[in-house]
Amino acid sequence: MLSNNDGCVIARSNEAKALGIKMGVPAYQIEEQVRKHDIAVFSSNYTLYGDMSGRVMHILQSFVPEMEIYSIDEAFLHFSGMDLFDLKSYAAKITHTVCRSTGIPVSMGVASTKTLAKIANKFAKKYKAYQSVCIIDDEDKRRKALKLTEIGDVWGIGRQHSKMLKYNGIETAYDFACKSRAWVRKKMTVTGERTWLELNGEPCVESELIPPKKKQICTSRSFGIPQTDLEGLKEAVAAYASICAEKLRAQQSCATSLLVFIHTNSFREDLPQYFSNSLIRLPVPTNSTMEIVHYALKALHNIFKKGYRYKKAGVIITEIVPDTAIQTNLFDKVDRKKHARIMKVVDELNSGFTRNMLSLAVQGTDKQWKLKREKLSPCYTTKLSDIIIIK
DNA sequence: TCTGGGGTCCTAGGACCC
DNA sequence: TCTGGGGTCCTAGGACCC
Repeated sequence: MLSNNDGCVIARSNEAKALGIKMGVPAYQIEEQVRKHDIAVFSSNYTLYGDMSGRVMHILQSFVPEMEIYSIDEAFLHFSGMDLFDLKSYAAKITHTVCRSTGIPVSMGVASTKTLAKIANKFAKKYKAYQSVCIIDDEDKRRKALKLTEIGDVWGIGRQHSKMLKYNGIETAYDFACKSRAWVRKKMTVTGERTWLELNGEPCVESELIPPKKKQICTSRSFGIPQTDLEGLKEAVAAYASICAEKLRAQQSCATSLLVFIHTNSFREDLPQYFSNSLIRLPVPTNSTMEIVHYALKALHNIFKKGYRYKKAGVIITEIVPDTAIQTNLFDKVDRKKHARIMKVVDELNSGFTRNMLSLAVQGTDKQWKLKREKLSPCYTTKLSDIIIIK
């Protein structure tokens, strides 16, 4: 599967992995292999994945008192207070139910900490014999699992730390867990220390049962076709700003300032380069699409220069406040109640099957700048672009 | 021709204050 | 005979995640 814009490989089947196709390689570099082995290639389709994810999560939720959705395809299920359950058969029941109802195969790792559960899950996925469920519930199994886990595969240990640890003679999760706490703290600060504690069976990665509100909201994309004139950029920036406003409203927040950036393709060293951004403070915190788009375009005007082939643009909102605590401005001329009413209607119309039904005219209709998605899978469960439901 | 997007947390260092 | 010290706030950058 490819990233946005059909740029890089971001997910691979076991068969593709076996052919040596690496994560993150540019798609154009593997064209030869794709032809030769008849590999199926797909553009990303996040609306579809979001919908399927929702169905899976809904089923999982019905099995446990507490659950944390960690990402689009992962969740932490809390079995606390379920000591009398036979976890092995219960977990098997969960994975079967999900697969039967959605067609999506899932695996489960069970352990006393999240980091260990992630390791257990890797085993569950990797070895058929586990039948999708792996449990680490005693010291012996823990040690064995850690010894079989490469240090770079541990949740929380990325490329840089992995390199540093290997340099220090640490090859496996077990080697790492055997180091002293002070050494880990010194080399990898508190985050590394937390991973160390978790591997040693002490839970310390906080649980977030209610997802916290975002402190930062960003919408940015590369363009399918590079944009040279202001008009195309205006449409894109307006569209991204509008998505940011939607995200703000979804979490009952307002923006106090926004940043717009644009840049050329840095890979094209043969072309003139330009990177720029503009930060604008809003007179009054807002989540109205009309206002946010207005200021985003103003920011764009501040930085736009003719004569470049722009590859990417984005809108970032960093100072986010709750929509209940708005510091109003004496000279404020915006009818905020009216904006709020309009936005409510827009959000309702744009939900579910009629996503993107309503947008501001400035976002344009032909969307030349939009993503390249030449290998899109069918959107069976989500949007069929021109359907309008009339009640 | 062709290289993703959206987040978080932590730390160091600079600016500023008294 | 040699440039205070300690606090806070902000930002940039690094590291990590999916």
